[in-house]
Amino acid sequence: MKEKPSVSQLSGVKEIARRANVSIATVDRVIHNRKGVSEATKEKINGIIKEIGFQPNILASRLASKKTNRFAFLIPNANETDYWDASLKGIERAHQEIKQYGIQLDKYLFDLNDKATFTKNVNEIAKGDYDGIVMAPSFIEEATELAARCQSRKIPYVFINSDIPGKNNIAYIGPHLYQSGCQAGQLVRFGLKRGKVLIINISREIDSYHHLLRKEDGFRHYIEDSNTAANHIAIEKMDITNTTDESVSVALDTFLKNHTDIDAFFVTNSRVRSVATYLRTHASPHRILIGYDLSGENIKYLKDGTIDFLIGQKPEEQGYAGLMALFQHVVAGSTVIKNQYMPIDIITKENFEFYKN
Amino acid sequence: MKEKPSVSQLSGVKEIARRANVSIATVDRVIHNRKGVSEATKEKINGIIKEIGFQPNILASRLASKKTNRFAFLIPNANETDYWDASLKGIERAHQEIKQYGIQLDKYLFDLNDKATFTKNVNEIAKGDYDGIVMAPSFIEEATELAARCQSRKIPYVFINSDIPGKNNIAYIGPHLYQSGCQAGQLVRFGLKRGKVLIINISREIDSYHHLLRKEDGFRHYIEDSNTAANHIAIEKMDITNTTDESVSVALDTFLKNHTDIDAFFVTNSRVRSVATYLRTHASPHRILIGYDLSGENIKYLKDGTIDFLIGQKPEEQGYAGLMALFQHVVAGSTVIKNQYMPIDIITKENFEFYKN
DNA sequence: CCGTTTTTCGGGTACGTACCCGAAAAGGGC
DNA sequence: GCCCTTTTCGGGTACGTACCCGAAAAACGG
Repeated sequence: MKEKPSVSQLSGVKEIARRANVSIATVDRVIHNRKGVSEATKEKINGIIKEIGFQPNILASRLASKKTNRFAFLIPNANETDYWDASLKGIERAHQEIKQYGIQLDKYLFDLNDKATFTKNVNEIAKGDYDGIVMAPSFIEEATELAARCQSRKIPYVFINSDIPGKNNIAYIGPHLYQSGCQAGQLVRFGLKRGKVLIINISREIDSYHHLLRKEDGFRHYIEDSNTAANHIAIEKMDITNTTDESVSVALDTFLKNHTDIDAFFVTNSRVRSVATYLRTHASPHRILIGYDLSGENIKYLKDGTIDFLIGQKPEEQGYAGLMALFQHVVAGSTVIKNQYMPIDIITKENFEFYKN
Repeated sequence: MKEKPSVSQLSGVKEIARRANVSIATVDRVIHNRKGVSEATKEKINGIIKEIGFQPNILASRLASKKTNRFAFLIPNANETDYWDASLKGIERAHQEIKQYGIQLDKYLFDLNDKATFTKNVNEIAKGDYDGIVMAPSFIEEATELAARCQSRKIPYVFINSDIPGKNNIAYIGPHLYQSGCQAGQLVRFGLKRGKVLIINISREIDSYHHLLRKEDGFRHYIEDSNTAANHIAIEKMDITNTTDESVSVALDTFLKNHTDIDAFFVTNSRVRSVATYLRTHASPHRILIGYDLSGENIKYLKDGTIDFLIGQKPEEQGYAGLMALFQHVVAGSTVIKNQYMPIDIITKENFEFYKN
């Protein structure tokens, strides 16, 4: 460690003021384009700023301004899967890093099985006078309304985990659903030359725009496109709207009695564990099973070989990146990438322990 | 945005000074355990610090101290593959984030095919009086020597990409080589029920401790452990120490004439492109090909189906994490996790475009 | 007890930026 | 020209921490 050389004077408002023959205060006015500066001096100062490539010292800036920003987070609670728990951890990690800059953070959690809790939180947030919002728009209509409110109040907002196209969100951070389905298709194709695969959607509400269906699309198209006369894979599908283990078990049992020739299963979300539970207890020859997310249960079945592949969607990273995108936009004022697709991670028994959500 | 409430006085040196009935300067002495404070007041102040959970404001701290830290980076140049180019990008991204804190960074690049360039850089670095070093210890002996020098001068250092066990590095950031080989084994096993697989090491120097061999070990053990009478995979291997495309081609050609029954190839590093080039031009029925790293060429062959899987090692992330580990240790003074294994990423035609190095 | 050294401490200024307040300059109406 | 409003600007202080310098207090030696 050594003393910082006086090089620091080469940038900074002081230097700009010196070169422009004005005071620091005037330079400051130009930087924050506040009024009270003549056109002439403004131009001169802006010229110098560009010339020396002035970048304000965020440390000093934040320190002096004493500004506080309040952000809100709206995501599902971690009731049934630990997917959203990971997301929360990412949020908290990000908050830890930026709270020095005067960032306050309020978290609002809703129940995925209860729209009303979402609406209630939306109203709470509307009262809160926030400088930015990160949300998982699980309920499309309700989320759209919140987005509209933000829009009219000029509050920036970020979507994570699933997207609503055509909105004015400053960023979407989450998986590319269609491509993610393709990936699952490739894995099935690699392990199964010909045969039959069953797509399973397990979710309380499966309306026509549900994001699970976008994964199904990707999967379906991949398999169909890669089918040849010699190597042909047929596709079956089923939707299960009752999400308990038992009803999944019953539904599967019924289905498999009529379709004894299923070689592979693709479950479009983290509920793959329910399918694994069934397959494990109904010991049959091993069939390929692919699903989503690294919950504790899923990992258990990955370990014992019931599940072959899990596709990871980086919930922790999503939470982190969501808050950071807001921070970049609001505090640093820099432009953020609008669509930040998470990597489509392929997780197996062999690599899961090195996986970072 | 609103004014920060005066809550800020509840923490901070000023508050501590008030509670302890001493001056700010005295509190400061205790915090930096400088001498000149009586045992009694020191204890009192330390008590208050713990009580209110004082955390210094890094912004103000760095701003006031004008401390500069100089770090050095020692990694291979990006001559033949863009693997190390990605690493460099990660380093620069990290530097961008922390240079506000007064971090200077010097980069030293060596030639993987020329030990002398490594040694030369080591000597340069030794002269440089750095506060921390991040290095890729590609040449074990020479790196060990540098580590020893750092040790005696109490300069913290971090290994990235490959490890030398038993050293006093503050962190290792890179792949778990053995497990990474296992992963490749799992993929081969998934796509190939029985047959023969060829392991290929391509590197100028392959001494007995070379990290490529640790991948080979993992691969070998996975295949052997999962072999059954019904589903048996045999293993062949070859080392190629002349790394040009032509010599790889020649070596392969010779080998495959004597072994016509190879169903799959596992190349232990990014040179997989050389093998892909050969396989593509010598059109035979598709054989499974697995290798490492997302260089432009490798991606090309992934796209056209010559390569089935690439295993990613996150070079960009390694660079980023390497510098950050040093920063955490030196500036923030926090403890860093010693072994930070990178995820073992499985990359295919379907997910490569969302992959982040 | 006094002079001297050593220990212990507080005042004050600095870091780079933000922003208040009041002064100087410029413009405008008579 | 004078007075008044508006525009344009500079001085100065603050943010929370670091650290210099000198003063007060304690310890010591005789």
